[in-house]
Amino acid sequence: MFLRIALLSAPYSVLTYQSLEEFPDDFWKPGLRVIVPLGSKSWRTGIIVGTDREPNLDPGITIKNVLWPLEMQPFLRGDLLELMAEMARRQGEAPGQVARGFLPLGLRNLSLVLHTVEKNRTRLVKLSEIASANASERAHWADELLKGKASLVPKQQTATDEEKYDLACDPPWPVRPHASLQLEVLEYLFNHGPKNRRQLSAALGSPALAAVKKLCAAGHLRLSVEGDEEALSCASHALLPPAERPFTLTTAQKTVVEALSQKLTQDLPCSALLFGVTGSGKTAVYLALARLCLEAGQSVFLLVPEVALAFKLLNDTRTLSPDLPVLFYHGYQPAAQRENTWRSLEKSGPCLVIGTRSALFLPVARLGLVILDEEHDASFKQEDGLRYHAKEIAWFRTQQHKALLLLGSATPDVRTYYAAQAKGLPMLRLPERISGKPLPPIELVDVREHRALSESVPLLAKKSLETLEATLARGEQAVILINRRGFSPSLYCLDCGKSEHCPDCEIGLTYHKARGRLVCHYCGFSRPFPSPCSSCGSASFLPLGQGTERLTEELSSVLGQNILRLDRDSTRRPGQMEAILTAFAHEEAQVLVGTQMLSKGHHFPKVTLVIAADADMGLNLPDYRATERTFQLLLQTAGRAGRGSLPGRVLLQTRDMTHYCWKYLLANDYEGFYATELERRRKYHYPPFSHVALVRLSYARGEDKARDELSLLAHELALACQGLGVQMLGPAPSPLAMLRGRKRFQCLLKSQDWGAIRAAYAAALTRSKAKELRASLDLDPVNML
DNA sequence: AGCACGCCGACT
DNA sequence: GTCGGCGTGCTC
Repeated sequence: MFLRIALLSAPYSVLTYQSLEEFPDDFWKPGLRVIVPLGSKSWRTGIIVGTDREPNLDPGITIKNVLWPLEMQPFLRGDLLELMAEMARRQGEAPGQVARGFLPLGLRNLSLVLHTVEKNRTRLVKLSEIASANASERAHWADELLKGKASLVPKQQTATDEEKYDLACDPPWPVRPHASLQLEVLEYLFNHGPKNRRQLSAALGSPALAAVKKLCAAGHLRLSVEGDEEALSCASHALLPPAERPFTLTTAQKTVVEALSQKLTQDLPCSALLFGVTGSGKTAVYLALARLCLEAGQSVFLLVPEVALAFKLLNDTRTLSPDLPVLFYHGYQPAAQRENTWRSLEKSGPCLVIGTRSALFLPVARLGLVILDEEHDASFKQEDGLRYHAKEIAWFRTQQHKALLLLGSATPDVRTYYAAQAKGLPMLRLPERISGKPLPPIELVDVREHRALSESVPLLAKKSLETLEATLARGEQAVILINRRGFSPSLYCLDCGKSEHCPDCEIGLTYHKARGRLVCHYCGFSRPFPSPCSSCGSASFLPLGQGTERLTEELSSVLGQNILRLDRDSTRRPGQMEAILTAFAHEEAQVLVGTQMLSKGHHFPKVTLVIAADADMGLNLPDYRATERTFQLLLQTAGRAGRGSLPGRVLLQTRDMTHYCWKYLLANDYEGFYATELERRRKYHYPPFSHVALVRLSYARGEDKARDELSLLAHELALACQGLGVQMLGPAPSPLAMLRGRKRFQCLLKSQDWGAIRAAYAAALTRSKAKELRASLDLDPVNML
């Protein structure tokens, strides 16, 4: 037997090995994980992707034997193997590379111990012993395994790789100001999240480990313990008021559930859009459908775009439907925990998986339904490592299992709504809020006309500040949305007029006052501040512009009360986000300032005012979806006001009163917006009327020969595009022309056909012999920067 | 990712 | 002449 095996670590290629004669031929099935030798002295884990009677390669190559199987039954079933192969085809990557992207670490590792009984005692056989054993020993072990008298057990991982160091306190750090190594460790962890010893040592050098030890002893760092993040988050979510009242469906909800349950029972793959305004009770519909599906013996995925929403959904589910068999899964869980979930599914029956996009790869039994809530959200696309969009994976899996794909949103992706309008995607509506009350009125505030009331809060127009004060005087709560964290996004030197920039990104540094640092929001570079101007040495600066930190500070002093702040900086440590939301829900503060983290899912009955301080901000990004994004974000945010018994009000501060987006927002008119946006897309030939991809090209600053490689590759790409009927724009410098010390360029490709885009890229790539140039293809980019 | 192979500079 | 630097390219 010759086995085609996809390696799960570098070089990720598919290589041919010979099966072991100790096991019967039909034992070696696709999906089985095995250990194989590679090169002169190393081993790899691989997955069998195919079997052949005859080898199909150069006679010059001597085919090696598999070392040993990792399990007795194939770990990946046919549906996941198919998914792996299809993703590999689409991305032009090796299947092993794809599997690496979705399998938890423990399942890709060389970790194996053979448990066997010898002289009435359990004997543990290590991998190295299997490798050096003689033929009769190996035959004996294989025989025992096949008879079920011995077993293969994954080796326990050493804790050191899994245990990560995390901050135990917020900046400013309580260490001696000259303990530079300790400060470096703290800054690094703050910017990059929890890291293990190996990662810290690689990033900061091995002397940093001594500093880590000191910081641990002082209690400023701690080791994150398996699963405690989850326990914490769930516990504090439980303190928040439950999202909805007892579980009885309204008439509208019942109608939707009935219509969809028909689709569930038919033995055909199908999909549908649930178009329901915020607060219309989509969660109750999802859970009712999940229950129906589970009762029919089928599994369900109920997925949301972000981890924080997944926690909330888990908590709501446990409150509303405590009896459903729920599995919780997201990519920020510790690898060991994710591995457990994967392994538990081998034996488990149908279940409801609540989680984020990475959960879609779980090998659930008999899939019946996949729900993507907030389907328009860009976070459903995975950008780093394995690239995929949850929607395409969900589509593929529901097709495989003849299951139902349900996309839910209050502000559907223009393409999804187009599919419903023009391509026959069934659409169901929940046009009213459960409370029966209309959405709060949305008003525009012209910031040029209503100048700031005082210098003390320059961000808020007179009208906004007055409305805020009146709201607070009535004892109600308010939420202020501002899409910039930190104190001020730029800092101008008063003497030479220059602003401070990141050395690696050519991007303005943001001042973070509490941390006493200037920070690059793109690469994480930071340096202490106050410090002299980097071009003239002066010490006087003017902070320009507003971030969450500055607004919180100014509001606090003007209003004379505590203001809560929710952004990536204040929620860096586990549990902090929940703590802030709980404090706000318990009315420990009347005002919550935050970034778009605030826009979704949260239910605060006492909030009657929402102010979007810089509603325009997203409109002018160089992205064909900029307006759609802004519309979705603001309508979503508006849904945070007036959820309780008191009427709400929404203020959008803008500089451009004439933008077409506002008209539809004020009227809460998604369909009107959709119609206008669709015509714009048609005119400029953007999706849904074409497929768009971005070829990203970059080279390290100073690598000047790469400029020639770039023009050569671009030339090849243009030729290939011409031949395949793909429209190409560029190459042009990317909107962020320099990032992490690399010069960046991009080509925009438009075509009717994904295949043509992939082919053009692949052709250009094989023709170019570029060395310094880095190229990648981003199909359907969610972020054009 | 490892690891071998290979082609140039400083040592016995 | 030999040890060892790390650039290049292969691993069934």
